Amino acid sequence: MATGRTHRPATRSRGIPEATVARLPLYLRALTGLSERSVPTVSSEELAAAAGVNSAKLRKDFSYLGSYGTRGVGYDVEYLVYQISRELGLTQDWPVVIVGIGNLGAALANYGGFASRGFRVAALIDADPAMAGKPVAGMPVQHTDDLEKIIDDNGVSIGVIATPAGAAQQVCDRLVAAGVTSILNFAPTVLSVPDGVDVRKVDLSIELQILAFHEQRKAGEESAAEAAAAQLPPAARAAGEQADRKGPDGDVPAVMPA
Amino acid sequence: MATGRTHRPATRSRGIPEATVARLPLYLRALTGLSERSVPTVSSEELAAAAGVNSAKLRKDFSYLGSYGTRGVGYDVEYLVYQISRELGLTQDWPVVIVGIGNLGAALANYGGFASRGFRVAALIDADPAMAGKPVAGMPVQHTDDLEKIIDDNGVSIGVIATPAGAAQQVCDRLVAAGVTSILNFAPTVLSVPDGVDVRKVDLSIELQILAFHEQRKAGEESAAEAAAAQLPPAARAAGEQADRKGPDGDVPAVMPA
DNA sequence: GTATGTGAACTATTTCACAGCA
DNA sequence: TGCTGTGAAATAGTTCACATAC
Repeated sequence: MATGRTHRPATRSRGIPEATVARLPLYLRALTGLSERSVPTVSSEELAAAAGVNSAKLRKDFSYLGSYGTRGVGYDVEYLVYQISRELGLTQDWPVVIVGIGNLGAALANYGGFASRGFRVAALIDADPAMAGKPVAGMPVQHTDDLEKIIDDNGVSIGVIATPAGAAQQVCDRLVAAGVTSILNFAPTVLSVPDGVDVRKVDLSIELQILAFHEQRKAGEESAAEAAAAQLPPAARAAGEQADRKGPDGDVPAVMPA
Repeated sequence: MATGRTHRPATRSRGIPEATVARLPLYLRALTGLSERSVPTVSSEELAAAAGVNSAKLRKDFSYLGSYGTRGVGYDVEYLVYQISRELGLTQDWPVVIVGIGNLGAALANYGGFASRGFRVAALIDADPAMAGKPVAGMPVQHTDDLEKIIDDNGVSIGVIATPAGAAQQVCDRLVAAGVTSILNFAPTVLSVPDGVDVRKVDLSIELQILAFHEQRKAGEESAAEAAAAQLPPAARAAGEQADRKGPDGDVPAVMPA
């Protein structure tokens, strides 16, 4: 548990909201596109459209970084690219390791979006001895035994976990012990880490489940009565066993085999 | 804005907060683990720990679904699994198509987390004729030409886009035209869709960039003076052209090759 | 006694709308 | 005139703390 870390008032204007930070990469991507097309300046309206947000939000976000625009004109594309890159820490090179070179790990290793944004894949690590030495994305897979040495030799502070869920915590512990302080976790499990270590998670099936929720609701709007019927009457809950209750569609739960 | 939705307003329980919806899959995953270990009941405290949230939030979240716990006891695991599954729409089967069978698409096709949560990969689709017929995850890849027919034949309403960025909007348009109303987008681009179509995006490099931001801040805490210096003095901004200003580190932007 | 369920307080985020500046 | 930058208002989300029910 993170103790009483309520919020950080900090001394200086160190407070870029988390929601804003999460959008900076979006702006950066949009700006990079404009830059490649040699567009010199862009208005908040145009950039917002390219990034998929509204312009008020974008302007507010930028206001946390400073006043980088020109009233009546807009923003200088190159200048903004640089400012946002700097704010995100992308003007320096971040060596990362990817642990777990299965389908997903290999896909990540091959993913161009990392290298193009200041991230350098320093090593690919897998626990399977059969993988050791095999080239993936033009780079030999290394064995987990050498994890600590690899982290240390390369000064890695960011680790990507793409192992099965069962191995993730153990890998995480070793990464942290070796000095990694930021982890991107693709394994469908909750990682516990000491204070000062950041974890972000990407769970592919969670995103689909959120879509399913909304999809269901869309369908339910056509026949709202059915959805209402699906709500079990409160009285029923008080009765006997609940687990084997029939579903509203006339079928058993039947979810989650593994 | 859900006006005064205090409790279940009979007709439509319209109004589970988005933030709550996004956590339901987390609870479901934790509960599934408990269910497999045959744990009969769980307290909000225990379940919250397993899901990586705090218990007050969990109880509040559940309160939007209904009163599914027992005071002084906790929650019946199987019952909750069922209720959350139903709420998420996972008691029905969702056929999905994956478009773009590169490294990532193949990884997604092989990802067990989909199948185990009520999602069925109905088809793998790729634009490369050389891929057509090749088996991936035990299933032959089909050509984009047949996209509309595949969607229609399988009643697909959820599509996963794992194509390069350049192809994503076109694929998206065809999916939507064919009847897909929910899209999970892995391509690093903003998709525009008509009203009524949901898009969720997963951008692998964005997550890393957010980590880099925090990582940089950690490093900066050790030498806060440097970070402060990096912020251009406000006076300087008022001066002439900005684009060609030297970076604070004494160098030009030089980010984003591609 | 114990743990849920929930108003109320608090914090974060988004949106509005317009003053201020190029 | 046109577009940024930003207080203020509105909305969303989180946490508190305790009445309530088992």
